[in-house]
Amino acid sequence: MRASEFLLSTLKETPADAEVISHQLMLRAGLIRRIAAGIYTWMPLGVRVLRRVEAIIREEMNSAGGLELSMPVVQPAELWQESGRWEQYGPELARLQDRHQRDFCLGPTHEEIITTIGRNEIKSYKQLPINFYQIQTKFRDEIRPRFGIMRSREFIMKDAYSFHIDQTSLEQTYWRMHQAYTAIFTRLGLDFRPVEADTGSIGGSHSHEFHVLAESGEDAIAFSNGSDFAANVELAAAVAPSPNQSEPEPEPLTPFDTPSVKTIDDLVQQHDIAIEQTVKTLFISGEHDELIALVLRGDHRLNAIKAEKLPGVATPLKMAEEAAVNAAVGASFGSLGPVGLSCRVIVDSSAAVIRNFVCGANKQGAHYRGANWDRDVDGHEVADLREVVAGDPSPCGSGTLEIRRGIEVGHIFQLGTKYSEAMQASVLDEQGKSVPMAMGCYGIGVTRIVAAAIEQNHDDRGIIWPHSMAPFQVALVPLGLEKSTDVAHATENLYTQLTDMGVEVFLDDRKERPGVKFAEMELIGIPVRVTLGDRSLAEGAVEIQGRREADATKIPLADALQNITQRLGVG
RNA sequence: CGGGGCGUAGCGCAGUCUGGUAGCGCACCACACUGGGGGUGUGGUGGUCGCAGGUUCAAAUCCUGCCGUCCCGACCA
Repeated sequence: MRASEFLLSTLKETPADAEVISHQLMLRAGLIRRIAAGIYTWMPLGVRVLRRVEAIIREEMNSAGGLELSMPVVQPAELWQESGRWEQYGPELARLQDRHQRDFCLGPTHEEIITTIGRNEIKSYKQLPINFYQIQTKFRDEIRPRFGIMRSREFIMKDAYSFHIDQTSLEQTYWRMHQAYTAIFTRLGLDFRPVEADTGSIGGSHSHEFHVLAESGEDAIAFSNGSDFAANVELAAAVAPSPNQSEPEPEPLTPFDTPSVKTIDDLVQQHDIAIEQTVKTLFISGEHDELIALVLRGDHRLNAIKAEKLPGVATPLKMAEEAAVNAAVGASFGSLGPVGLSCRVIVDSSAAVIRNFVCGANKQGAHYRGANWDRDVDGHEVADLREVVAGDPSPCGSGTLEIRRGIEVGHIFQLGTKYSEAMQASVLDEQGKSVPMAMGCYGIGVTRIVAAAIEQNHDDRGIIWPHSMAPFQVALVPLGLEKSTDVAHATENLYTQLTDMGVEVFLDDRKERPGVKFAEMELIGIPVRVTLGDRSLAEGAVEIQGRREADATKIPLADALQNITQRLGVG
């Protein structure tokens, strides 16, 4: 590709409304342009990147036995009513009507369609297992699209759905997909981790998310430094410290005045108490809008997902109003504690092993010292409520946890028979009996991968593409092209040779100053740059510089082709 | 949805308080100089100042309504 026949839409200045680095660089490099909130045009340069990502996904899906198909974006309401999701899905599902006032939606995902295909086309266990996939546009009317393409409303997803005669077969395909995903993200050159994830209301024995590690990630992931264990912090089990040290004698329960204590920090600082000896008490709503007290150690955070899963707790989690707490307990935020409560009390397992703890006295401006479970608090329950923190022992039993942030680019899970039962997708088994098929589903955020790759690979000059997703592999930068026949010849020769080998070359034949060309090639992140100028050609050399390298290396013109292909790992 | 910010040329912004000919930088076009890291100069192109209504001799500016867009948003007792 020649620059003179291409459109580079680079910006010198960063658009004001882009916050994260990938969004800024995607706009500056001219990969995308915003059309509406969470809706973008992919410009020619961006599409080249997308297509390369898609090609890798397609290759790995095909070799893992996937069958590519293409399902409609616009989907009839009837199918969604059948699965029950027309009502369940909520406002994220974009709905529309056709000219006959028939209801449709824009597909946010395709379980309904694929299940329809499955039930119509698959009749016998002999046709199973089978795994379909597509790479296609999805629409989700997000409450708040943000970070450019990272959380957009319209996006491209690779979604796959498998059908099975039983759970065993489902698990086989599930792990095959796990392997395929590992192969895909490895080939894309991303630093990623598969992590155990919430199986949600669907159930199933496994679910894994694939996260690209990046500070700007929206998810927190807990890793063990002593094993392969990795889990979304939403899910990671917190291990309570074992109380096997010399147990202190129980002290008497002693109230003391804390008129200016509003927070745990105040308490710790003003009264010289170790934060590990304090507990905090949060009130949430139960299913019948009654108060439930949750007790955590002062330095721990509530994990809302864990709390929500407790029987009897309102979903989604709802914190109690201050007024309601005050009315029921007789004290307000800042002086609350578990002693003497009449409501249900659930204590985090790490808080439940503290002896002689300090807590609010349920009397305004007062706390207790020397509080002890069982003696002072009756009939409390113990559960895992808190978010894990760095340094916690790993729940797998080996090593301690480290917390990193990640961008979720893939998610695989086992659907079981949820959709096949709701939509009567059954086959005859070996006994001639009709059974609902087990299903799995496997997603990859194709557009999000592009943003994630930039988050992970950039410097102050711009994007640094992994070789496998670069829009062009080599930039040829001739200097003084129109004045020097030497430069012109060397450039054309190299361009032809590389192109003939199937290398994607960007020939910057514009009449721009060298600095402009260098800056733009770096901004758009082409992995290998070859500079051809009279200065080096006089010595029979060209200059080759990898995008991550600080300086160019002079290479004899005769060796240039080999040097380039070596760098690219092709030829 | 709640809170806050912002809408003036493709991008970044000033002008709005205090009404009086719509500006600056980048980009773009032409020419000249320059020619190995976003160069310099001269001259240009491009705007119904988000939309609608109102006040006024006069509105980017004041008033009302609407729209768009960006950021934040349980608790951390």
